[in-house]
Amino acid sequence: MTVALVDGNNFFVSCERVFNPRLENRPVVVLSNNDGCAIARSEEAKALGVAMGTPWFQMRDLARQHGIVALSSNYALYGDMSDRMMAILAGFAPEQEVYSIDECFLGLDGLAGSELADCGRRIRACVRQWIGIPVCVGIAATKTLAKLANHCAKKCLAGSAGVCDFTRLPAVELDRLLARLPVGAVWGIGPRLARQLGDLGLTTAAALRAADATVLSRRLSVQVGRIVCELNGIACLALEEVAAPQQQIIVSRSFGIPVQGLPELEEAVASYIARAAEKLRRENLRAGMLHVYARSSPHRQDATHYHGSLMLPLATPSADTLVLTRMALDMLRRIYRRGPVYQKAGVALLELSDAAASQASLLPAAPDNAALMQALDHVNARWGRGTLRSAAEGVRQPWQMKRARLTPGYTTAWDELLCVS
DNA sequence: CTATAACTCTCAA
DNA sequence: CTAACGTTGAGAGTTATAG
Repeated sequence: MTVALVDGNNFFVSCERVFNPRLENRPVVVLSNNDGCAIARSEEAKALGVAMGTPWFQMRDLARQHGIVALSSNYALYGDMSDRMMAILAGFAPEQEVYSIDECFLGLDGLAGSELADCGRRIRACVRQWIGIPVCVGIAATKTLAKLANHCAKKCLAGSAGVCDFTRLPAVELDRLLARLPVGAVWGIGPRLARQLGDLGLTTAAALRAADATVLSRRLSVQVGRIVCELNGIACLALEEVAAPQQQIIVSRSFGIPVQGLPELEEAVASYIARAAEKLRRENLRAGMLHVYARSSPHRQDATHYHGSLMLPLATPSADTLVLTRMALDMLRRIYRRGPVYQKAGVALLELSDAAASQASLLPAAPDNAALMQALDHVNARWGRGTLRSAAEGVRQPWQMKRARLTPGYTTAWDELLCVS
């Protein structure tokens, strides 16, 4: 197997820069939902010491001092730019696995020798020219090694100019390179495993590669054993061209203001259900289980912290927003307590089944309002999400998340384009 | 005892 | 003036429970 990992550089920031060139060469961060913390940073922002996940209020002084531009996340924009990028990348290989919003694996089995790095350079140039997004390319014999190669390309290690090909690297060179990478830089090694491996004296990627896969399988987990094999060029992870069927649909948000009352929570939960059910119908699925929760902020560690949660099966699987809403609101009323300051609520749809291949019920058929749901989805697709909604979702929605620094929907909304100066 | 369900922990982007 | 810290999804491993 020969595989490339293509990954957008500081993807969200790069998307913003495409439409606002004044952001070039400046420190820029994109904030998480609710303008909470930094989830993407330009190189300039990283150089100022802004760590991934830094809460916005904690870096405000630094931002003032250095003119850091902070933007609310604009997922409509990033999703659309991602679609364009993935379509371009699909043209470079017969097989593509879209792994996340900003990266994909490409199967390059037909190519060999210098063709691989050449292909990587063409990919980079093409994506940059066609949609303005800078990407880095890592090429290797397994997905885990390709991730590491990409990491090296991003860090400009081994003389890579945005493209790093491990397949032509002599074994000694590769070892020297991996010896400089901490074990936590390996795909699948998180903070906990890094600590456990460190206890065993394995602190670098090179050390992990040289370790005994069988022993680590037993001592730690089968995952680690697989990673060791992958680091040695033995592919354990296949390229997954078709995504496995979804197992759960989650919609959750932090509130823009502190919430104490049941009415606000009800509006929020009804809105999240509407969104989740919309996703459910788009995938032609139905939910057999419903999970609802509401909680206060875990960051304030006083005794008043509360997390209410309830998970219940549906009598019959459903994709009906109204059925799911009624049930979710019933569940919410059961977990609601007066007193706590709620900071977040969420819903999850579980036990998803194919709506087409449904199990017949012995019980009387539940109403599923299929025609109504279809009309609802049509109206909202044409006129925008939330145009047609249940009264339970509320009108003013004061609890909505903060997005004070949101940029226009440059690629998805004509009327917002008119605002661009 | 085994098989499965339920739950927790970890990881990723 | 003060307080303010994301979301979604998957998989593995452990514990509880049923038969």
